[in-house]
Amino acid sequence: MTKIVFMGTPAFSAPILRMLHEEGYDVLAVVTQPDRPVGRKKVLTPPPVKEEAVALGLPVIQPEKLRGSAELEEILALNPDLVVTAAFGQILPKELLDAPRLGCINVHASLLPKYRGGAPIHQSIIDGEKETGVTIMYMAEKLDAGDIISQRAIAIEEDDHTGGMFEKLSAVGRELLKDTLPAIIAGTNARIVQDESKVTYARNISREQERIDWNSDARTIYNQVRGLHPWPVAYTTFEEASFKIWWAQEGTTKHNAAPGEVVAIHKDSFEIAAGSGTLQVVDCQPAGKKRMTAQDFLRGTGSKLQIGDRFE
RNA sequence: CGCGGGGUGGAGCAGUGGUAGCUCGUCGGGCUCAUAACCCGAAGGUCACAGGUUCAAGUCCUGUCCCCGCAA
Repeated sequence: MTKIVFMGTPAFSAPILRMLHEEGYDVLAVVTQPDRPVGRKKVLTPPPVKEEAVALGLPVIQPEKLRGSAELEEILALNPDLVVTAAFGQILPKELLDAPRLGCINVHASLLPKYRGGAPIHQSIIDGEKETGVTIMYMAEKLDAGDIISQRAIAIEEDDHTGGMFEKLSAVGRELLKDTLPAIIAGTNARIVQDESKVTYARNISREQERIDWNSDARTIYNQVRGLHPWPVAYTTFEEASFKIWWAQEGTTKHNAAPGEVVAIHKDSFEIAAGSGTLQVVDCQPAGKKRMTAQDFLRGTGSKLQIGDRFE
C-alpha cells in the first residue's frame, strides 16, 4: 500500500484528502497550517483540512514554518512513498521535495503554465477566461513550475463565481488525482515540461484589486465582481465609506453619464455607469451594515439614492 | 482596552423627553382575462440586555452582550 503524506489547508483540499483515505491509500499524516485567529474576535480556528483529518482519524502536523523545523524531521522520518499537496500555503524545502520515492506532487487549480501562484481561480474569472481546470504536477523548487502529469479542463460559465468554481475545481481535482495516481505509482505517468513562454501568474489578491474602477467597461467590472465573490468581495466608495458589491450583472440602460454615476433605479436593483455600459447592482453592503439585497438597500439606507449620485 | 457605524414587528429603515411610524413581506377581502400591478382592511414590537436620571426614556447617563465597515 502506497504510503502518502498529504499537505493542504483550505476547503479546496479537504475533499482530496478524503478521497485518498476512501481509496485506501495509507495516509501517514496530514500536514496543514497552524490554527489561525479568524475575524474581528480572533477566534482560533482550525483549517478545514485539519477538521477533515481529525474526522478521518488521521494524525495532524501543523508546522508554523516547515523549513528547518522539527515537524519537517518528523515528516521525513515517516518515509512516505509520495507527498501530495493541494493548496498547502507553504513552500516545501528541497530536502522534502527530494525525499519521497515517488516524488512530491501538487494539485493546482489552473491549466498550467497559466496562472501560477496563490489565486488562480480568482484571477482566471477576473480575466474573463472561458475555461480553466486542474493540473497535477511534480513539485519543483520554483513555485508551480514543475513538470505536468495530467490536466483536466472545465468551463467557466457566464454566471460562475469564485466560490462556485472552488467547489467545482475541488471536485475535478479529486477525480483527476484519483484517476492519475495509479499511473504515478506504477511509474507510467506522463511528464511534460511547462512551456515557459506561456507562463502567467496569479498572485494573491491585493486590496487594490478589490476596488472597482468605474472607468473600466461593464464587462470587466462584472468579471471582477464575480471573481471576488464570495471572498474577498469587490468594493467601491459611496458617501465617503466603503461599499461592497456582492453581486451584480451587466445593465442595459443607455447613458452618457460619468463613470460611477447612478443612471437607473429599479425596484430590486440599481445601475451605475461604467466606462461603457452599466453595472446593475443586485446584492450589496454599505459600510457598517450587513450584506443585503439591492431591494432592501433601496428600501432603507439607500432610499434617498437618486439618479446622478456618485460612486467612486 | 486599535479606529468607526449600528442593534426599533418577518426584511430594510425613520423616530425632535410626552399615544411606536414608513416601505416591503405576511394574512383576509376587492378590482382585473391576468399579474410581481392597483384598491381596502388586519395581524405582528416588553424599541439588544441591566441599572440610573425624570412626572414621563426608543430618545439622556453608565455598564454589558451582539452585528458590521476599516486597520491588523
